[in-house]
Amino acid sequence: MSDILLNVHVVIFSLYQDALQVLLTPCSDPGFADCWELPGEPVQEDESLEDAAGRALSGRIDRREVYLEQLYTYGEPDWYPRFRIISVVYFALIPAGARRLSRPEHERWYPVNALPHLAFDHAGVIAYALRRLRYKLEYSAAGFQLLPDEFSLSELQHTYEIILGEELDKRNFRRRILQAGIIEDTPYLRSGEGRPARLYRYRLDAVAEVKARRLFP
Amino acid sequence: MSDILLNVHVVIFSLYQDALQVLLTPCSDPGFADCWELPGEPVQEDESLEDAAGRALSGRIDRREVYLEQLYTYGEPDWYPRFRIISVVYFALIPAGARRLSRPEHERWYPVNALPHLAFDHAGVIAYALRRLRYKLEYSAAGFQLLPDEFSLSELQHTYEIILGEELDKRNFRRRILQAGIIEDTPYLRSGEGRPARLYRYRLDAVAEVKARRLFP
DNA sequence: CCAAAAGTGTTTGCTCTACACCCATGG
DNA sequence: CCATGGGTGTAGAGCAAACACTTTTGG
Repeated sequence: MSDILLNVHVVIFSLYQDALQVLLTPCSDPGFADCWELPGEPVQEDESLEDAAGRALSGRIDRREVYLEQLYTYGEPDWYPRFRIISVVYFALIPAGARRLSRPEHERWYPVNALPHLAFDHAGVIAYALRRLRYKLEYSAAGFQLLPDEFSLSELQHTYEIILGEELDKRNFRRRILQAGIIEDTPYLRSGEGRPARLYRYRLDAVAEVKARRLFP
Repeated sequence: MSDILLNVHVVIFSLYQDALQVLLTPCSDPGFADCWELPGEPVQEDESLEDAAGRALSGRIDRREVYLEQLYTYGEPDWYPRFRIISVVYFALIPAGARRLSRPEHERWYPVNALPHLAFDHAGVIAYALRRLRYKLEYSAAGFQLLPDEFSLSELQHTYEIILGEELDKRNFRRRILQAGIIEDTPYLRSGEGRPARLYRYRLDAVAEVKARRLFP
């Protein structure tokens, strides 16, 4: 036990420039020069795992605006060379506009389909997080976690299209999202080019996960 | 780190006497007399988490016949009194007929709807594992993991009904399970009372999870 | 008045659901 | 031959998919 290190790592997703991006930091391990890795922190003796994940976010992002969910715990003895490390991995969705970097000299956002060389098995971890995110979108409405508090339906649809990697029908998308009852309209409009768009917000009283059609309803 | 204990615990499900049951062991913590807890093991320095979970099963069950999946990692500082324990929890489905107990004097199977007093938050863990199991049944076909290698469709349906806690239509159930393509028939029949039943088995080449209707197909 | 993006309904096909009777065997 | 559980099809309803034009604003 005493020689097992316990870490958390966080896959931090954000939308930026029409792409889903992940925050990476240069790998500190000397065996992985010119590699990148997921932000992580050792777990302190008196903090919860989620707090440790919050620390990995903090300085980078205001933790309160962030959706955070545990992804998986990796603990193969050979996952890291030289050390036995257990890593509890979380994934985070941070809303567009909250992308503040306190250490821009080190860290970088990378689009998920153009990742640099990654240390350890972090490429596999990101791939799994992405699979889970896509899956979440399909049976819930997690997409707005990547948008500001208020957003138009077109922005939400665009978010879904970026993450799922496919085009969606506008009318069907709107009907379904509204029928699910997870967002509500606001009195506000966003002006830009063309006709202004009505803004919507997440309904705090909505259940988090909308069950899609089940195999045995 | 050095004062954080790393354990695995396993929620071991099995079908027995028309009920879904969980294997429990008397709580060893002196602060929880007359309580029960989930079987667990400390993680050794050179073994994977899954191997540790396998150790928690072994002696109890032949590990190879067991479906094992990571559930969640619990690590609140106050989850256990006096110690800081991180617990990686797995859940296991063991096929009917493989319920061998090597330590019957200590351990017991309890139906999930008649659990004894449980130590720590293990009642919450079991409830979560049960939710996940039900959910798995709804969008995949995990039910046969609780049955022997070969089973009749009625037995499979019965399994689903026990776990989901509701009755299912026989014809619709059969049609859907067969259409999903995850099981195949065998030349064998099981004789009993009434007309003999055709036996089926899990198709090894089938994908593990059958996606149900998605929100955005 | 033109460009740009927002917003809006209907028809068609498919899938899910509900439902009742005959079949094969053992005793 | 009777009791017991195994096995089978169809009609109707509800849901999802495909699809094109009108509306509102800014320049």
